[in-house]
Amino acid sequence: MAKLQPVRGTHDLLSDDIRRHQHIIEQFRRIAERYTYTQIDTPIFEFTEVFNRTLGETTDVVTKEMYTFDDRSGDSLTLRPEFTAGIARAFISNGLSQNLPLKLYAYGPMFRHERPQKGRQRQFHQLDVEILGVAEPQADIEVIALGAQLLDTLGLAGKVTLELNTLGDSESRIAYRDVLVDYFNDSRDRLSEEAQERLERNPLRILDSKDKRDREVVAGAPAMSDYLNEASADFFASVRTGLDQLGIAYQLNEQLVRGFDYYTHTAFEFTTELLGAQSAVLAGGRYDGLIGTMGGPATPGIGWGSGIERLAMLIDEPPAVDRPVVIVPVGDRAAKEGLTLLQELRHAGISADMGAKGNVGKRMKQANKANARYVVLMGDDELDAGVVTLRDLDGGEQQQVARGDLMAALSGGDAA
RNA sequence: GUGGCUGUAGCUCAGUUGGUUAGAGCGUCGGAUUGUGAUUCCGAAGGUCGCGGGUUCGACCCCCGUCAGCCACCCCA
Repeated sequence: MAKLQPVRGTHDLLSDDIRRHQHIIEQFRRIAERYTYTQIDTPIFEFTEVFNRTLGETTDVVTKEMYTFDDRSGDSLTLRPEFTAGIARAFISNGLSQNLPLKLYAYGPMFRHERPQKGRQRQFHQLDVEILGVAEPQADIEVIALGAQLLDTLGLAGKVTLELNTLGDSESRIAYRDVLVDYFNDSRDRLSEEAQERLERNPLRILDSKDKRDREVVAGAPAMSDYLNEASADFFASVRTGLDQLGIAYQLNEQLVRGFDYYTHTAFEFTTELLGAQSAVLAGGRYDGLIGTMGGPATPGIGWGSGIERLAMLIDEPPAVDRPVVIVPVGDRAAKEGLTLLQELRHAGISADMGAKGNVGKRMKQANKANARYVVLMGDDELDAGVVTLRDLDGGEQQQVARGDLMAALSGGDAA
């Protein structure tokens, strides 16, 4: 390590980047609150058990991507690679089953030890939404509608496509799985090595393989939709009807499979073509069995996660920030008075600053660099006359304003 | 974990077949201008050429290793 550099796959968030992130989080919070979700925050690390039991022992995230370490007490801990397992754990730990249904939102950093690439880092940030305790398709519809509105608000409506599928309930899934395994076994030698391995552990994942050989075999595979039992088929039909009713467009994708084992029924992904190989921008699904398998009371759940970095890359321009008023004092008397004025402006809700040193020329330069809209110039002349000089940096014109009228001039219409 | 491409100033990049003291633009700082910015002019600072080793009289340049970035595979948000 020659220079002091950040850990691989981590990133400092500076100026434009952090503003994009904050903007996304603000919009997310606003919309989630409007849908009457309440915020939850869980620790960024959990006992390793929480993740490797729930995500599926054989998923790649668990087997090779988790930041797992023993702490000083000898407990095996893991930096969270996703939100849902931690929230489910919190649900059980806090006995939240007394308060169903629960509608929760959260955001924060996630950690996965992957090879960095476009739209993928080792520490990244996610938005997350969960509904616990609603078995009806209305929850699926709502959660997707929330995601759609968020993407729309961020200006991404034309850049993403909603893909939708159902994995059915566990009965349907097992039935389908058996048929699928039989089918793949018949064509085993035509599958890629990875797919052949997956056949043992997680055959559904073969459906979304990108390997050309696999794709050919998958093209002739039996379809999930033919193996749904009546309840699962009805459930999915209700979800679709609801989305249609709300005018939310989607594409059915029978090859859409979720990465973690806990998913059932509805699976969805908002995808984009603009981020290279990382197409999923907001993705989730239903996980009715999760909390039960973790040892909690059987509780249905559905939710999604969305990568803030990926959203940030799709946003055109970071939102504008308030342009400050900059005070430029001339002389010690004015500098002292400027301190008071600065406080008045800030207390009045106006973004304001005053440099600590430099002559007028330098201070003007700094004001310009700070993207100030107005400069308040004050020296002995102004102090004696009880006025300030207000200069508009865009137009270049300036005027004398009575000190008592300054606040009104800046916050009111005539100056701004 | 695998593969491809790339590492030269704060940023974007030049740098001849291996040959003195590594350059430019932007940015930064200072001055022209101690009460007026963004335009203009003058000047300055800023580099272990990612790091380590090797070849050579001599390496930014060639070779090996390593670290990092980007992209793809895998996987996923």
